[in-house]
Amino acid sequence: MEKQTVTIYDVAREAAVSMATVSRVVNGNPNVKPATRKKVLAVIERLDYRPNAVARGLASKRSTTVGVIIPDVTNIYFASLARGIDDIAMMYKYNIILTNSDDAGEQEVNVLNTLMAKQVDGVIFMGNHIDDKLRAEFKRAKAPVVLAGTVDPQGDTPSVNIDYAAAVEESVTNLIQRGHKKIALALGPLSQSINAEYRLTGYKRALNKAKLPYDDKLIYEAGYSYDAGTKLQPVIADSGATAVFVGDDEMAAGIINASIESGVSVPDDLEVITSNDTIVTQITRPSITSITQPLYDIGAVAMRMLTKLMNDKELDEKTVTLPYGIARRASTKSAE
Amino acid sequence: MEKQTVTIYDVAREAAVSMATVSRVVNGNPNVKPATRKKVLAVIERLDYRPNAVARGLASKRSTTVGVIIPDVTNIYFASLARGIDDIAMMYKYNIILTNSDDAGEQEVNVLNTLMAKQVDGVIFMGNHIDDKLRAEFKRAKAPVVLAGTVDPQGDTPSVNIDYAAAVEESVTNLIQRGHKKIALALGPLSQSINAEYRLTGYKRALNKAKLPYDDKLIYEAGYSYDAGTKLQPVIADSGATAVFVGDDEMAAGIINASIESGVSVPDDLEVITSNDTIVTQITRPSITSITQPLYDIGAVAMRMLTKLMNDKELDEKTVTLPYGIARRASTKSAE
DNA sequence: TATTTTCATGAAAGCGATTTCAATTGCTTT
DNA sequence: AAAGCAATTGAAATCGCTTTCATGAAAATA
Repeated sequence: MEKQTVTIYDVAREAAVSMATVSRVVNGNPNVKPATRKKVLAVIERLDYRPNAVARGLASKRSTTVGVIIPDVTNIYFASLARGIDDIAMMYKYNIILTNSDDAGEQEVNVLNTLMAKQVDGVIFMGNHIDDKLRAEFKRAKAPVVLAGTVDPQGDTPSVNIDYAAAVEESVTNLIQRGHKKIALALGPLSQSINAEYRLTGYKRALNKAKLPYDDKLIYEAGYSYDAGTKLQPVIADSGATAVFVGDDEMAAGIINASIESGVSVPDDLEVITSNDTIVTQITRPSITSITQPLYDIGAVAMRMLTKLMNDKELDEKTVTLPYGIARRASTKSAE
Repeated sequence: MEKQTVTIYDVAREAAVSMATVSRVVNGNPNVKPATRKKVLAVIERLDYRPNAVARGLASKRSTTVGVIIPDVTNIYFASLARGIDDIAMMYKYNIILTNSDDAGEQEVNVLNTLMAKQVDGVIFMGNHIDDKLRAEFKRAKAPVVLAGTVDPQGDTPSVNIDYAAAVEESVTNLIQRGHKKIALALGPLSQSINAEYRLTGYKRALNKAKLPYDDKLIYEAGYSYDAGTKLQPVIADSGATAVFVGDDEMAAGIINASIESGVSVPDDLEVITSNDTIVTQITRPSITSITQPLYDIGAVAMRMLTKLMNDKELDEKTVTLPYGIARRASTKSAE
């Protein structure tokens, strides 16, 4: 007992009009006499007709679907962007095909290709690193691509971000002003440009301005996880650093908990500032001072840009930089 | 300079074969002479032909896309399920259209309908409550639906869950065995059957077995959030409860932090057990004893079931119950 | 009233694949 | 060498909708 599907043809026949007319009323085309529209609408209602989006997509060459490439949905940072993306997409009647890439270059390219095969009207890409391969794929794709929370140092692709370098610079400068001389920097993989080219740059700029020496022994590369933080803590403690800027909230939580459990007081012996202002920063004790980012908005703005591109409109600015803030919590001392 | 798309027709012409043959080689149909296959493959390569999934979907009536309805991607619990779903989907060459429903009945119905319009081959639904309206929509949908981490007391729709009632019963029994007489229960909305019909039932069963009186003043209904927890804590403290079972990890974290800040020691004055074993349970101090659930697997198994249904196979069991565990951490005392 | 314009509508050609069915080809088997 | 079969292949219909173009009807202009 396969369920019978009602097609536009059935509606046309029942309403004694042509398919073209039915199509017009379904799509809100004004060139239909009110009486006709009403008649067609009644039949649609009666037959419970639902337009087939696939057929529509084939005929119109627009799928009203956008692809979203995300490293991992379970990562709260990216999930927050995804939420902003989906809300705006829904507002504009688009749906989201969401795929996890695990940040793996090869997978990212694959996924992008299957999305293009599905005829998505556009793509929002989130990831930690854009390499040449990917950049080339973006270029050959026939649908527009926008980066969300993702930096491309070459700036070829439209993107929405905060100024990571400035945020780190400001955070580290704060630490310096409170008298710290040895400030550690705990980041994710330096192969990712957000770390190597933005956060590190901000860090160096802060040191430079204060005429503090740069010591690469204070730069730590670890995973984006709680456990990575707990493992890293003794190393940081040994370095003699009295403050640390951390690139990931869970990592920061690990560092804090491990510090306290090993008798290192936070913030007295070690001040900690982290990057993403997730709920984690409020749950730890002490709570963690953090850069704040408008996560939802980064996604939302990226999606808005994409809708423009999908409608062949010009972008006001190709690279959007949203404002960041710094939420002071208990893992840092108050300014003097 | 619109990018020119290569169609199956172009390949057929260049390879001097029919579209049917090209279609066969693309789809791995064995009825093609090896030499022909090779020739076609070469042309495909040369022209960089990519089959149009929309056209394919229209012709074959299968979109190789499944819809996923999720309350909120930023909720780590559901996001974990989603990850399991996507991984298995990818394994079976399906893509995921992901939409947030905010647990709102009307929105859920809307979303389900747009998914059906997009001709998804199946749907995985996650939510906190299934009402009659939704149940009716599932029934009239022409694609199969599977519930993941979502209970339907009527059991009409295939689903994957743990035994929530048993898990709560076991947790509460543990508390009782350690001598607690007044055990609070902090849940999300009681309008949701997971709370009203499962967790509450488990709680009552534990009390019953121990011949402890049931007091509905010890049942608290709050939001699934950290702040809801901090607000709830003084109320629980006033009740005289010496232990609490909490339905959400962030809420539990809020209760714990607020307790400690108001001088209530955890676990000495208040033992806490929570439900979802997210990273939050490891970050708080004390860390939180929790029911453990195979979140990823719940999603993965649900997707596996869905693939069977989409291929008209019979399900071994319609209602799958995966095993849970209890991770003992510092918010409870050790057994005596 | 005759002539333009504007409106509403329908016919039919795609969109880019899959799939059925018939035709052809190439081997085997007598 | 003729007949029989299986393996390949192609022609053409179809999927359900959009969209162009032509046409007839109605309204506006002269």
